[in-house]
Parts: sequence; structure tokens; C-alpha cells
Amino acid sequence: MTRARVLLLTAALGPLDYRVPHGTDAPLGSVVVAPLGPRRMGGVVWEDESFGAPEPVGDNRLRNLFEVVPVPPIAAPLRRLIEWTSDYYLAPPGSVLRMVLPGAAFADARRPIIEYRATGALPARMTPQRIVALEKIGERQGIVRELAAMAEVSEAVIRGLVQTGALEAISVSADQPYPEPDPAFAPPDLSAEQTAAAGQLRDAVDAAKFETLLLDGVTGSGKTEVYMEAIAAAIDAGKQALVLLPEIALTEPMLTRFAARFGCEPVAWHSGLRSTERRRAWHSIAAGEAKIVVGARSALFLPYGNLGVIVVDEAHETSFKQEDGVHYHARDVAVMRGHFEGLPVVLASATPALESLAQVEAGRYRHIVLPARYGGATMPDLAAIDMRRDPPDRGRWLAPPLVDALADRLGKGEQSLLFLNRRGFAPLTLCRTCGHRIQCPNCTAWMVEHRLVHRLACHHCGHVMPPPRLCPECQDEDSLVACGPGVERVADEVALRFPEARTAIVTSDTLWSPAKAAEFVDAVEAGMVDIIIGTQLVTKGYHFPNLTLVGVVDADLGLDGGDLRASERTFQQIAQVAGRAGRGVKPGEVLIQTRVPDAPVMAALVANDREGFYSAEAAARKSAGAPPYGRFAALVISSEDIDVARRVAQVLGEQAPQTKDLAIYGPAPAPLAMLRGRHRFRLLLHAPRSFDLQGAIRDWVGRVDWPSKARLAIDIDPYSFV
DNA sequence: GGCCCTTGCACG
DNA sequence: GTGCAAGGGCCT
Repeated sequence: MTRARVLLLTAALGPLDYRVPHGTDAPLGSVVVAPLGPRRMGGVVWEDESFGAPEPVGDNRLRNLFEVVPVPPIAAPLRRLIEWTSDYYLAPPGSVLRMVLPGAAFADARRPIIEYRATGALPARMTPQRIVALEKIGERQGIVRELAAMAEVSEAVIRGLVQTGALEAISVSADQPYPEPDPAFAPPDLSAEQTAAAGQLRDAVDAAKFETLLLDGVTGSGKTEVYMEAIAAAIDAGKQALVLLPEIALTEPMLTRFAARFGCEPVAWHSGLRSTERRRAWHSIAAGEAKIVVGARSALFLPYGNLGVIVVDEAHETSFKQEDGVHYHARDVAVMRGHFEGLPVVLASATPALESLAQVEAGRYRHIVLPARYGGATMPDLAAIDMRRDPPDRGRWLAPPLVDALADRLGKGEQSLLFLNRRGFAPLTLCRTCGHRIQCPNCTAWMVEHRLVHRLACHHCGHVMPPPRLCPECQDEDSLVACGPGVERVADEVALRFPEARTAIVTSDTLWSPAKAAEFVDAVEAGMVDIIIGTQLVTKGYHFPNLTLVGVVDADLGLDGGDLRASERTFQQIAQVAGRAGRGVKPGEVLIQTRVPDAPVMAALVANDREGFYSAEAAARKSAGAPPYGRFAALVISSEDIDVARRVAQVLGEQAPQTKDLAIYGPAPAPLAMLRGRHRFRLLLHAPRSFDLQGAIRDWVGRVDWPSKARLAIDIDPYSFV
């Protein structure tokens, strides 16, 4: 009789033993479906020695596996990566496995899926819901659930439209192959420096050995063209290439750039895919057929059949750190994947993370530098506007020098970008009469006014409400005032000052789909936009040659909050957005509005002194024992019942390990004391690099018994301190 | 005694 | 995660 130990797709369980039915073959790594109580559950056949080698269960308790799923087995290096991730981030292995095997893995790729799209025929009975639904769906297609989500109506409305013939069924095949990218399609015209860098990357890919390469080039130096050569080398060798991007919004323009270089679009992987696309992509990736995959961090765990290189673009971006579920950092796990799979990992950035530079210094990463912009473009001029000396008018946000500069560009027909990392119209609504501030009922956060859609919204839980006319506290009429600026308010000011200017607001609210993102790029490239007002969404990736002025509306915004990376993040964000200016023949100018022009980070930006900033920041981190020279972990205890959360946090605090090297702060209410209706208490751990932080946490948490109403989230190497 | 709700635990 | 059984409270 054959047994198989199976890691199931559930967070609650370790590996369980099953019987392999006669005539079935289930080698290590096989993807299987197993019985679990009354349910069927997916899993992977695993080594007996893993997860502390639990005792095998008696033969009499074994149940038969239901089936071995006809997909390629999960290879040993990926199994090791799953174990490592689970171990390092103290996450259940089943949760990590979920990222390797999403539902799409179990869907039969050969079976077509029925999607629906509008026929243009209108139903005899038109209801308001039906009108809205058809309008929102437009030309798009999808399964019933997706269309209902798109149209923000119930599935019944969609089914009704199918009944009346307003939507027609189309059978979509999920196993059509993707077109093959051609490495020789449009080889780029590289500068000498780019050629040298590309050569190093190509050699690393050809060597097919683990190595981490930090591709460090100023904004506009053509890093993308360089790493595309590494990808070409992988394809030449018959292998796959993975490119990780920090945001979904960047994938669409990147697909276009890849199509220009390789003759066809690569395969995209991100949370916005429809189920048919997801199924097709997963199976093609697992089969080793999808040659280039461009995706968000979740693409990192997919079971590539034949991976040759991983590129992490904008590798300094903190959005690579997952903040819920498994708290992994995709940049760090990418390096581990390279280690287990024996392949090179390229980290590309104009403003590398201090962590990456420390690895270069330690001799673990190879440093490849592109010091100059491509095609003779010069770096923009940066200057600070001292908001204490040159304040904007009352109730305005743009200082006179910035207004003058905008007027100048408008006169010359050049484009400008105003950067403010704040969505909506105003971050706070206040009652002038009683001082009441409108807060989210579920979170310790203010409701943010979004005037374009006439709503107040919580940016943490998504709660929305219409803006009240009366103060909810004192019932006074028309006493509520908006405090502080968001991008919409800056756009209002621009419209007031320059009524003739054509503006575009760019945030996740306005660029919520790939199509919208493409529309925006087209409009700017066609010269249909004079002034872009945007959040961090516009700091990266875009190349608009006619954009010559960047205004940073509030450079100090990221500095408060006591985050250990606040200075680094501010430097990176402003250097990145500054990099949008002067990418063509016309030189760029960057004006930074700040109240603290003497702060080291502002001074370094203006003096274009990256080295100085990094070495001062590194010294400060070193003396504080902060990352990358020391380590943090956060334990967040949460419950809907504040007393339960407080009590559990208390008990956990009392049981804390007492070790010389480990400092424990708290428990204290987390900075975001309530989130999505759950009260939160936090313990912050700080230790030197050499300390076994995970081991200590494992022992500690294991000693405390846990009431079912309280939840514990463990965040190793946290990036968010709320 | 019977019914409902909560809690704890097994699930191989 | 989810289903089930046991335990406790409370109504009839």
C-alpha cells in the first residue's frame, strides 16, 4: 500500500497522511484532491521530513486520495521556498501554498467557460438597475459574478439581462496558447553603459546560477531596456522570465513596452484578472509555456515550469511588502526563490532600498550602475520652496513660485505634474461650531471627502457615507468645513488659477482599470493634458518627454508619523517623481514645497547628493539598531471585543521572553487602534540581526492559550507601523 | 426533559 | 475553514 503525506490548502492544518489508491501514481509535489471530513480539499504531496516530521497516523485511519490533478507537480525548489516562507514569516504553510495553487489551478483548462457580453439589443422592460448595469458593463465581458461586480448590481440583474437577450453567452476557451515573444523582434539601441550592464545581466542568466544583481540607474537611464536583455537571454535559453511590479496600475503600460520589444504582450498576473484569464495564465505558467510573465507580487509564488530569471522592478517600493495574510516581502522572497531555484534575480531601482545597498556593501549583491540618463537628457534641477517664507494664499496650497512656474509652462505649451500623496478632496471634515471631526465608525481614522463622487470615504475599510449637511454631533447647519488638501482640492485650485488649463487627476480612484490607465497615458502623450495632479501612482514608470515641471505640493507629508523609514521613503518618492521631469530634450525643473528645507532629506534632494543622504541615513539606522542593521517584528492582537483584545495582549505581554538581546515594547493600543471594527493592541519587538526572532516568537506565542475571539497577526520585518 | 446556543476539537 | 458533539443555561 502506498501512503502520501499531503500539505492541504488550509491555514489550520499541518500535513496529513492519505492512502494512494491502487493504480495511481502520486510522487512528491503532485497536486491532489483529498477528503477532509465531509469536504474535498486540494493539496500537494510533501516530504515526510518536513514541518518537524510529525508522527505518521495509523494505517486504519487513512482515507484514499480522491484524485491526482493533471497539472505539473510542484517542484522541490518551490516546495523549499514554501517551507522557508512559512518559517520566516511565521505563517501557516497552507496559506503560503494557497498562493502557489489558487482556485484556477484546479479548474480544468480544457473546459470552456461561458462568459457574457452585451448584444446591443435592449430588453423590453428597462429597469433603472438594468440601465445602470448595461452602461457600466459597456463592451466588457465576463462570467455572471464578474459582470455583477463591474455593474455594482446583484447577480439576479445580470441573469435577467441574459434572459431578455441583452447579454449573450460566449464560450471562452481557457487553454489557448499565448503568442511566443521574439527576443530578436526589436533589439534596442543601447548606450555604451547600457550595453555593458545588459552584457552582465545576459551572462548571469546564461550562467543559470543564483546571484542577486542590483541594477541601480538614475531615473530615465533606461533600466527597463537593460533588464529586457536579461529576459531576452532567458527566452533564448528556452526559459521563462518573471517581472514583478509594485502596482497593478503599472502593468498595462509595461505590457505595451514589452510588446514593442518582443513583438507580443507578455502574460499578466495580478488580482484584477478575470477568472478565465487567471485560469489560462496559471496553466500556461505551470506548463512552462508563458515565456514572459509581468505581474504584481502574487506572481512570485506561481509554479513556473522553467524559470530562468526574476526581475523586481522599482525594487525599493514598499508595496512589495504584503500587509495582510502572509506578511511577506516579495523582493526578499524573490531573492530566496532565486537561491532555491539556482537563478539570477535582478533588483532594478533608481533609489534602492537601504537594505539592498547594505547587501551590496556586504558583497552579497552585484552592483550594476547606470549613472547617466539615456539619449543625452539631463537630470532635472531641484529647488525647495520654503513654505514659511513663501506661503500660499489663505485656503490655497500652491506657493507663488510654483504658481509662476506653472504659468510659465502653460505659456510654453509644456506639461507639468503636481504630486500630492493624498487621494480625495480633503483628509478631514470638521465642525466649525463644536469641533467635531467626522470619523469612520469602524476605524480610528477620519473620513476623507471625495468631492467628485460626493462621498466621505474611509481609506482603511472602504466605508462610505454621503457628506452630511448637519454636524452629526451638534446638529448645526452648514458648519462643516473641509480641512487640508487632497489631489481633488489642488485640482480645484489649478482650475481657479488657470481656467484654460486641461488637467488630469491621477489616483487609484481615477485609474482603477488598465483601460483607464492606458487612456490617461494616451491623453498625456497626445498633448491633451497640461497639468497632471496625482498621488504616488504617477511617481513611477511614466515617460512623458514634454513634461518639464514637477511640483511637490507637500514634501513633509511622509515625514511625520514616526516611521523608521520616513526619511528614506520621502527621499525615494520625491526623487522618483522628480525623475518624471525633463526626460526628453527639454530640461526639467522640480519645485519642492516644504516647511523644513533644512531637514537632511530635503537638503540632500536639492543638492542631488544621494550618496550623502544614504550614508547619513545608514549611520543613523546603525546607531539605532534599526533595519538593515537590526530587526523588528510586530504582534498585533485584535478582537471585536476591546476587553478581550486588551486582556489577551496583557497576558501575552506578561509571558514575554526575557532575553538580553530582545527589547519588547507594549502591549499598547496600536496607532490604528480600531480597524474594520476590530480593536487592536500591539507588541513591538526589536533585536539585533543575529537574534533568532522567529524562534523566540514561536516559543512565546505557543505558550499562551488563545481565545477564539482574538486574532494574532505576526509581522516580521514590518514596513507599516500602524 | 428538551431545546438552543456557545465552545472546543477533529479533520488523516 | 467547517461540521459535530458536548456542555451549560433556560423554558416548558
